[in-house]
Amino acid sequence: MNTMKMTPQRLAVLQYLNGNTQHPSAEEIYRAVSLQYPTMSFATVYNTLETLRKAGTIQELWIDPLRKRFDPNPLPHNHVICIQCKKIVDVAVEQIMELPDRLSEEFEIVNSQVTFFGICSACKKQ
Amino acid sequence: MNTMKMTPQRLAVLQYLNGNTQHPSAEEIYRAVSLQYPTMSFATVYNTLETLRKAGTIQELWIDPLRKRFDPNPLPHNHVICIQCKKIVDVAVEQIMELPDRLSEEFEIVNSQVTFFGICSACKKQ
DNA sequence: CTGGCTGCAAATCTTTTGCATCCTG
DNA sequence: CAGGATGCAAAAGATTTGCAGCCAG
Repeated sequence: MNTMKMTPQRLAVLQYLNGNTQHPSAEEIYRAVSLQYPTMSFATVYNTLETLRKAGTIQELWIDPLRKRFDPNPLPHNHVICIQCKKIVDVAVEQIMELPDRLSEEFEIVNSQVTFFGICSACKKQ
Repeated sequence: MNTMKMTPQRLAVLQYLNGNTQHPSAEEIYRAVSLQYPTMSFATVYNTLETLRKAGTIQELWIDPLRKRFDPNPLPHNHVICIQCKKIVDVAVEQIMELPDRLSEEFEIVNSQVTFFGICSACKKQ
């Protein structure tokens, strides 16, 4: 985990993300942080998210087909996503997954995660 | 699994995908099929892929952050992706994953998959 | 002063959409 | 003839990039 210069914009992004369980997209983060920093630009949001990711502070999720989502928890953990409304919820890791031998020769694994696809109760009602 | 009208374009997409282990993107599929059908349009590729997905013939993967990828194997299975070159390789399912009780009340799971993130041997050499 | 950060606008890339035309049954 | 499929172009969305100006050490 590297150090990084702490600017007001970066702090604002961090604070918005911190403890946030919604797995927001860049656009949602931009909208929220804009309230405090009306001059905040999209480029800065993307730059900041990339910097935070490289620093190991946050995690980028590629689970939603429409956009990247961001998770303040950088530790490996699992997710369940509603295939209708794209709501994402954290799932605790219950077992470590391993590659079959044949593939573990070809790939050096740095992380793994389980994704559950389902329908949330709110969407099921409709 | 529904029936669908079999047009030459759809057949060409299906044949390109069939047995293909590369998990190609829409653009790669378009380029390949264009060789046979020079008038084939992007819209038709996307329409066809969506039709095939709805018919349960293929699977859409949301693993590569840059683009959707398509898998001719519609059955649940796992993947390993190289975080550098984005190469994707199939991984056999070795155990069925389940949601913790608390969440299984909120979500009705339709599928789950494990994604391994790693570096492939080709990228490791560099 | 210098390097990094920001803000803005434009560019890029993927995917979707509207619409006219074309086939096929 | 009707409905679905195709091709084309434009639109829409997400993300990246170039660049000028700013700020802090």
